[in-house]
Amino acid sequence: MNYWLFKSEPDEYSIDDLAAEPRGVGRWDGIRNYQARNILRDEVKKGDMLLFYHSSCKTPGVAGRATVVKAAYPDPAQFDANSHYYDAKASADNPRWFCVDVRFADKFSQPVSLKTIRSEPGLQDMVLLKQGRLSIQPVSTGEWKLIARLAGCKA
DNA sequence: GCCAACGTTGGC
DNA sequence: GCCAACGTTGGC
Repeated sequence: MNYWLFKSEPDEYSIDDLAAEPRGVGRWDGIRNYQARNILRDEVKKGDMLLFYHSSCKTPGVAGRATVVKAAYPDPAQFDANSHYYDAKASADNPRWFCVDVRFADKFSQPVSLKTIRSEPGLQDMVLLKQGRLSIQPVSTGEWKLIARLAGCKA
């Protein structure tokens, strides 16, 4: 079981939007970056857990957690000519982009801001601080536990 | 809105 | 395969 950090702009899709989905299950789609795509397609597995990160907003940071309930499958939006995520070079035989399904786990009563992460000695190696633009990234067990503690979670 | 970082595109 | 131009991300 592995840990990840997934980024989303809360104006587009927030932790509250995920929590409001039927059974708390939503599709994580719209990934259009090859490095993020490769991680999503090849490494993210059912049962893995993720930090739900809010980016490009007033207080960027980790807002909550979710569980991967379905491993990678072709992102339907790439085939939809009306979608913002349409890709004319993708085909059903040769899909280019992938998505996963995730289930809401919890929303932090105390979100862990990027500012807090920057100031925390145990989090200096987070990919978030080293490669700021990567939207799907690995998180170590130590980082996961520390974030949970900073968020006021017991476990 | 600005700008740094960095990914992508396309000419050669 | 190089690299300039351009586009996007995302913090501030």
